[in-house]
Amino acid sequence: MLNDIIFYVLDKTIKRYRQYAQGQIDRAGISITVDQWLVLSVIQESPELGQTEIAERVFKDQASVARIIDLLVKKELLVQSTSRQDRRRVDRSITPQGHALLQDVAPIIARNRSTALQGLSEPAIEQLRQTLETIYANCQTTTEG
Amino acid sequence: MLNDIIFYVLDKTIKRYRQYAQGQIDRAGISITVDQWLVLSVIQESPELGQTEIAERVFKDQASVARIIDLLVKKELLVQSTSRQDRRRVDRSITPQGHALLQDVAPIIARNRSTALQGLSEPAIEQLRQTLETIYANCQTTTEG
DNA sequence: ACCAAACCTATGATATATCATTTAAATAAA
DNA sequence: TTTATTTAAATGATATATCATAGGTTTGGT
Repeated sequence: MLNDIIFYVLDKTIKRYRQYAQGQIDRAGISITVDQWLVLSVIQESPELGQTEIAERVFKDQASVARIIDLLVKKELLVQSTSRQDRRRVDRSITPQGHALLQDVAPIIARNRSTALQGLSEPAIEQLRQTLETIYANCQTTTEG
Repeated sequence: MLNDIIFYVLDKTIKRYRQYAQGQIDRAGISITVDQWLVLSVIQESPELGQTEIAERVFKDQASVARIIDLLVKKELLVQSTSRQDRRRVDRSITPQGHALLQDVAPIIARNRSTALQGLSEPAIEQLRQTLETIYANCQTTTEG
């Protein structure tokens, strides 16, 4: 059975958590995806980062981040302008609406996380983290061909 | 830091494993995605399942499964025909190429899994499974509005 | 037989993932 | 300075995720 394969359990768990988290945001009547929120909050914390650096932080692709940022701009949560110092780069700043949204979403995310971890002790979570990090390290993708 | 949040560790781990697994298939010169392979192998095991049932097994959406099946048909790994008994349904059968591909991919997948789990004891994996199942259960999405 | 409900697949719309490439700009090298 | 390399962002192509819905088909109720 697929459930015997730990990677399917991993897969189904993360999918379920995402659905749950998105559902809680939707239910609050806030129009943003978890991925958009994540990118927006990274920009809030570190507005100086470029797309590639944002992508690294959130484990996404540069192209994905570019498109998510597009949507954030369209939603007027973020404004962009070409950097004066380096015209390849883009200066970003979060709009008042963007800040307001981040504030509205923050408690929902916090609640989601604690709900998802109910019944798990600190050591259990630490154990989870370490096991995942081991798997992560095992799947090192070699740089050479 | 994002790494302090267990859900990001979860996310990055599953993404890394997927990349690794896909890379190993690509490197073997086999032209199929992990998702396509997964759907194909479920059909091999249980050819009588409908799209919705396949979707449940692989934690995907019915629509996603429909499109993956489309691609499998285009790749001539699978053939479909309307069922005589119930004309809403579709009979599926894996082509010889499909069977051959499944055979080629099987050892790669097996190798990927054991590589990813290197250094983890059976109890550690069992612990991982149980922790994930707890999170999964905690994120029960209520059926009512 | 008739209508309503349930069912299965297909598809449109949008968001995200990934790879590869393009464009423009900055920087290093010659 | 001119050229080559590197870097940042944008974009095309394809695959997958998700929601909603459309089109047929079967089934259940009357």
